[in-house]
Amino acid sequence: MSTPNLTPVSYAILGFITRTPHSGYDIKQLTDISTSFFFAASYGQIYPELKKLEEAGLATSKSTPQGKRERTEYLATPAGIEALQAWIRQNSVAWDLKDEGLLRLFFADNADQEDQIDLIETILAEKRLTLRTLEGMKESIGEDLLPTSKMVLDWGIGFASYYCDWCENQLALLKPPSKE
Amino acid sequence: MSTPNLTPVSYAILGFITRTPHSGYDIKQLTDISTSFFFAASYGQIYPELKKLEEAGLATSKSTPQGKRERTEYLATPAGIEALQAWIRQNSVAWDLKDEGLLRLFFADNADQEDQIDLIETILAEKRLTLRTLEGMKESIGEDLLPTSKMVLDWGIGFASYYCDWCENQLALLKPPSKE
DNA sequence: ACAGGCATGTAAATAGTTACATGATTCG
DNA sequence: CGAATCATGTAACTATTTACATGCCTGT
Repeated sequence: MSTPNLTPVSYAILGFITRTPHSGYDIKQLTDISTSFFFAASYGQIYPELKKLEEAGLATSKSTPQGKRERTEYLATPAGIEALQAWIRQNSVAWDLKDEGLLRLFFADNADQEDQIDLIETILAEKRLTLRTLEGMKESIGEDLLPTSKMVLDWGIGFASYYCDWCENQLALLKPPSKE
Repeated sequence: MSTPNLTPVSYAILGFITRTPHSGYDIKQLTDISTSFFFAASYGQIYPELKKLEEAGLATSKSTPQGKRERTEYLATPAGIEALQAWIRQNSVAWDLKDEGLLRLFFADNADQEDQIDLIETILAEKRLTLRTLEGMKESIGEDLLPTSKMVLDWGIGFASYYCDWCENQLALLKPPSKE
């Protein structure tokens, strides 16, 4: 029951199990379809973390097998919800972006202009995909999301739109203006 | 001389030593003031990586002590530059964002509206700082940057602006409209 | 029958941060 | 003189991914 060091992963899990019990598998799917564009988690983090949360008294587990297929659902305890709320009130906003596309572009003067254009087009294609995915999410699960979760999804849509527009602008600058 | 697995860190270092020789210390400063908002590197990565690049024949080192203070400068070899160019032509655009502020907000329906407003204000303050820092960078080193590097800096400024605007819009929605 | 999805879990590898040790030089 | 900065490096720790092993259930 001693409180271990809680990481962002811990809180993400707690966040998903405050209202509805979920299995480790569920939580992985939930992160994949809702937070993965700004916060991802893998099975290798989730399963050990769930056990840690239970040991710390922040979650309780319940075995709910489907026939012979095992399944363990976790739900946040009142202590877990308090820990989540305390974390939300903290004002650290740790932020870390690793964008290999931008890194390539940063050094792309070492390549031909054609390669620069290809690179930006690749980035653009990728971001258009992200944009479509997020817009799809909004249509499919948007109405079920809590208001602040919906806000964050809109942040993602706005971000992806900005990124696409930016790529298009850079391409327009790099490509010779075509004849009328 | 056998080619080891090169990581984004390897290429970032190569990128900084294509034209001008730099020490490990230099490279750390360079990443801090230019790529850190989308790609960071620590001494613990840089120093071992420089040795790896030299062993692979992608960089050469030269001892340039300042009096008794040691200093080793590295410069990319032609093979190193080729490796960098080949990497730029690759079209993988690995992307990873960890934004603890957005994660908090995603689950912030578990907290009071006042806490939600505080959170967004904290995020906004942080992003305004980023925006000022990047704008400062543009003024100070902007003209020295290669064209594609400058593009990326502009991406950062546009991104931070979008993020600030978005925060302001969410605050306007959350805060009760004040009387005329 | 078989593919795909549900479900749990871990081992090994890779990545990355942090903190420390050490010492020189420069500037006020 | 003292603080800040230049400079190199590593050990320990923390974080994270990847790949694998295992097996059940559902729909075609």
